[in-house]
Amino acid sequence: MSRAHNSSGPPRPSEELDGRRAAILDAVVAEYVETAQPVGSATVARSAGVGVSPATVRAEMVALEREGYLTQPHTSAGRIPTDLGYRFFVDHLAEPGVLGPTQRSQVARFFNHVQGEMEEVLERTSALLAELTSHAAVVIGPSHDAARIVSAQVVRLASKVGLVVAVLDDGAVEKATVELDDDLADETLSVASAALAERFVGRELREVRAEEQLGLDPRAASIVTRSLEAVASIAARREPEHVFIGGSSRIASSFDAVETVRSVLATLEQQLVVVHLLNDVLDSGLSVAIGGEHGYEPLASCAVIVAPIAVEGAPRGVVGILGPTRMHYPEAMAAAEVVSSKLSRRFAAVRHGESEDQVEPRRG
Amino acid sequence: MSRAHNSSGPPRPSEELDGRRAAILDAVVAEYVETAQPVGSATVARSAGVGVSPATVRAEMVALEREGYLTQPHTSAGRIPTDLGYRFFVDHLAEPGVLGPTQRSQVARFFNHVQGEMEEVLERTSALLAELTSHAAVVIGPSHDAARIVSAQVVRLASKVGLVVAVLDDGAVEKATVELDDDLADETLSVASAALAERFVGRELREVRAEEQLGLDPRAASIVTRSLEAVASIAARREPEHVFIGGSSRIASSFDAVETVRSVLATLEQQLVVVHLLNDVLDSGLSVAIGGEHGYEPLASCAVIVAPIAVEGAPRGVVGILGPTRMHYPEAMAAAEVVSSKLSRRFAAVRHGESEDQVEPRRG
DNA sequence: GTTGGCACTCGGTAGAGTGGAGTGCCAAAC
DNA sequence: GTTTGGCACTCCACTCTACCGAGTGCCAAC
Repeated sequence: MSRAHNSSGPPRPSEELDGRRAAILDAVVAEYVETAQPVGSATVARSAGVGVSPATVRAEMVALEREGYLTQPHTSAGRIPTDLGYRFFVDHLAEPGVLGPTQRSQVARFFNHVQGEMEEVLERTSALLAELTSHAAVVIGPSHDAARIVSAQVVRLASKVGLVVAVLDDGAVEKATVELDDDLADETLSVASAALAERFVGRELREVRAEEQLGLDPRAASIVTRSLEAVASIAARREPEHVFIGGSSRIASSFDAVETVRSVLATLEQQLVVVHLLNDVLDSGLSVAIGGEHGYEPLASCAVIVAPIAVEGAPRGVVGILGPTRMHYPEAMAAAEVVSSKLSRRFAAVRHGESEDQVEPRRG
Repeated sequence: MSRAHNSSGPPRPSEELDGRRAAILDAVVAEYVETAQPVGSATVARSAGVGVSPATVRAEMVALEREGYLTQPHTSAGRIPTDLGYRFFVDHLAEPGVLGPTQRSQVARFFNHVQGEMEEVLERTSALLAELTSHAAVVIGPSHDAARIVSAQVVRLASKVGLVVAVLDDGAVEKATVELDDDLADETLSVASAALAERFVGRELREVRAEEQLGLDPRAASIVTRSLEAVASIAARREPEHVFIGGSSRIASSFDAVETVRSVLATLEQQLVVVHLLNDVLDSGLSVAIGGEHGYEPLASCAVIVAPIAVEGAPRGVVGILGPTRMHYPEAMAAAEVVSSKLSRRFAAVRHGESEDQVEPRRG
């Protein structure tokens, strides 16, 4: 905070930008995020960390603009950061960013009290994250195709309709309807159900394949085959990983242009796209994708923050925050980080067989 | 369309308004819905069904305004309908409103091809309805508490975590985690599972109560009791009926004020509120609630159209459309009607045991 | 009761003027 | 040679004014 003079060595790490320019860029970003107004040289000169006069700031700003970090809406206006400017800002954050005390206790309270099925936890977590950051939040749960089946059965719903139900060891239940023969006896169905259980249990969902059923009553075999087909097609369908989007109404407050709001919301409605987006960003090794970086046109004025949920190194989902490029990056990144690690820990605990109630021993 | 003169008897039914005033009101509504601009007397006079001069129209408009059907944004502007004006309009629709041929074939195609679990069908139906009407659409599936349980079991997910799974005869699966004792034997769990099945199957979900378990290994009994508790609490929780909201991004295009967009979207995020809203409107016996009629403040500038899904007279859910009061009521009502009846028929067919594939025999 | 005529109202738009924030540049200062 | 205060310049945002035109309310004529 208190730096003595200006002619001394650059106080923060930098590759492309010397310390003073970085400080100026930081000041512009910080101010613009706060006010949404183009930032002038006087304001920057006044801000902590920049110990030079407006005139000097102006000279540096010209350079920063030439290098693509800043842009001017028009001559004789202040500067606003470009996507590249935000990128430099997040890449050179001095401190990692922390949540305020209120938010921290909000998170703690949430994870101490939340209970119920995983889906419900994830759903409510997305609302929490949205609340914490005032942006839209996405939580994607673990995909099921590596989960093992712990129970399988086929039951009758109506005379010609059956339901295959497979319980996975991550607590999810997959189901699929199958057509039953007209006059199928209950006993045959039981036989089929037992055969199904025998073939399914212990396997991973994605291993399930339709295959010829030997040594079975042909009618039961037919049911089993059909059930295998049905479940295999469920597993093959890429879509319904658990995707929960919270706080999408906040998009409306984030952008001036109605058309932007509409197109961002429309994109959020396509869960498949959202899943791809987050995974793409994650795969690219980033935790933040700013503006055009993620390559999704309709979200060009958005920034996406992601944080993986992982148990023992294996990815088990992802949390994301979607807001305008003009956002409070450190806080948002901290929020994503905290929430994803809390979720990771909870998943790990469940996996190790602890009851959910005792996952988070109450503590400060 | 072609009505000869004006001095002859009023051509449409009316209680509060004579035929000419009704015609003028209709014209204002129709025009305003189309253009979103205040409608002047000249425009009304030009429109079919109103065979009088602008001056006469003006006189009538003064009356209509005095009676609360129209309002003027300011002197020397045209008129726009009030909520009461829209109300009269929908209450006195000459023809029930029909879908265009494109839309009709879109609906037919959809219901011929859609398949899969009920949840998925409902989800995609909400998208269809949104697409048809260009408004946000809600589809609420049947509540489960009258459904009968066709299968119940408890399985182990991890050493201390179990999962109670109950399959309902409407194809839904309810589940709840239960804590297991540390060193519970697999056989005991099987016993508990069997006991659970014995007590559950054939009952309705809402009948499930925790009760003392007699004649059982006490450890198994404890599991059964806990499972009953868990399921009972699932059943008691009012929330997660299946609520699917499609096309909420269209809200953004429907209103000018960002704040309205935000608050409407925020309301839509609260599924519980949406469920109550639709049910309230349904219970009030209306198919349309306009503006303040439904009493939900944040939706005061919205109109809600509902249509029940019913099988053999019993309510099995509801579809809804939510848009600005300035909407194409006849078309939207027709869309809700068509979709809800298609869903009703599909549910009925499933219930009667037909395979879903043959529910809608292909036809024009 | 209906109509054309007419004066009037008022919002929206276009144009001119102005204030001010902010810039770029330059010569003096450190 | 880097920094700085000074200064002329730019251009947006805002206000003020004038004006057009759509639309009204009223009234006398039909």
